[in-house]
Amino acid sequence: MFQGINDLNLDAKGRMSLPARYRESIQESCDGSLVITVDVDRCLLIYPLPEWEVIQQKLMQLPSINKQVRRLQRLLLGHATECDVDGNNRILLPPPLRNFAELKKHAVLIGQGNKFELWDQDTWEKMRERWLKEESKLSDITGALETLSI
Amino acid sequence: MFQGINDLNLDAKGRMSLPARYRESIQESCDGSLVITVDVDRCLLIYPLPEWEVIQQKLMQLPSINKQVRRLQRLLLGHATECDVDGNNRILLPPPLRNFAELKKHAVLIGQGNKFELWDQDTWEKMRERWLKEESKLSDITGALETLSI
DNA sequence: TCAAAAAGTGGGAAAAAGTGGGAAAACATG
DNA sequence: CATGTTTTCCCACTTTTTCCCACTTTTTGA
Repeated sequence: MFQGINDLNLDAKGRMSLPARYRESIQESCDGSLVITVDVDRCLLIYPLPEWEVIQQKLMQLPSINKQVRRLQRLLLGHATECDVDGNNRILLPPPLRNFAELKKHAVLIGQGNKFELWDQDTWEKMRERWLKEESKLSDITGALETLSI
Repeated sequence: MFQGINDLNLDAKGRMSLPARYRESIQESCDGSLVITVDVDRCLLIYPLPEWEVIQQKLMQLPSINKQVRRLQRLLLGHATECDVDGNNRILLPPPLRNFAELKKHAVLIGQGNKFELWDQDTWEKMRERWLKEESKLSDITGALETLSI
């Protein structure tokens, strides 16, 4: 279970040091084997390998003749890259993924339960502002959220 | 099982170096025998020979009296070309296929489970932008996707 | 407040991957 | 059959990646 927000830096080679607080749980959930893929909101998703394999199975069982399925497979499967944690507790972000999320030096890593999300810092802050505005405009909650108490 | 994205270059002779990370699994799944054909979205599909044979069987069993079937058979069967991996881990893309996908120097190879897709880089980036827009417009997912949790 | 430990960062050297090109073989053409 | 062209195969060079070491900064706890 990952949660929390972390500011962190990518170095010149595109490496990123994982926050020490997650080290143990990453070690035990996947022995340092992570899978990184993309999200439609232009951030990266980082899964422990076993978690990813569940999603991968689901994706591959869908009928690839369907346009929408095909699109999702191209985005998620198509970008999914295994990245191992190195001896210094860092992972190297592959250039195509780094470019996709427009990651520069300053990034934000947020825990999201079974996975992490990694955002470029500027993008993250802009998006967060936008979400806050939109929430305050919505007078009422609909659908799946109706019964949520926080 | 292929997944992940790779930026790569075709040389002047139309050869393409396969990413080292796939070398072993290509070796064991088909001993370097690949079959390349075309996709309706103007990219190329690259199958390990045994995988292709399954697809080929399915295609040939469909009723060719049906227009849509006939069209698919002409495209897929009609363009399928066997290409072997050479001693330097490269494959030579036949000119007709290269032209079909409008492949220039910069290309993108993505893993799609049982096969790869090969795109011209510009085409890939344009298409991906379009898919992202469409995904974010969908307020709700329909059909087989509604139970997918990622 | 200071020292020790842990975390984070930078960079260099060895290994691997990728690239270009030339010679030999195969093929086609007159 | 001879000649010119294309294709295949292999060698050698360049670039990238990986792995590891060492330094700096931050955190911890006495």
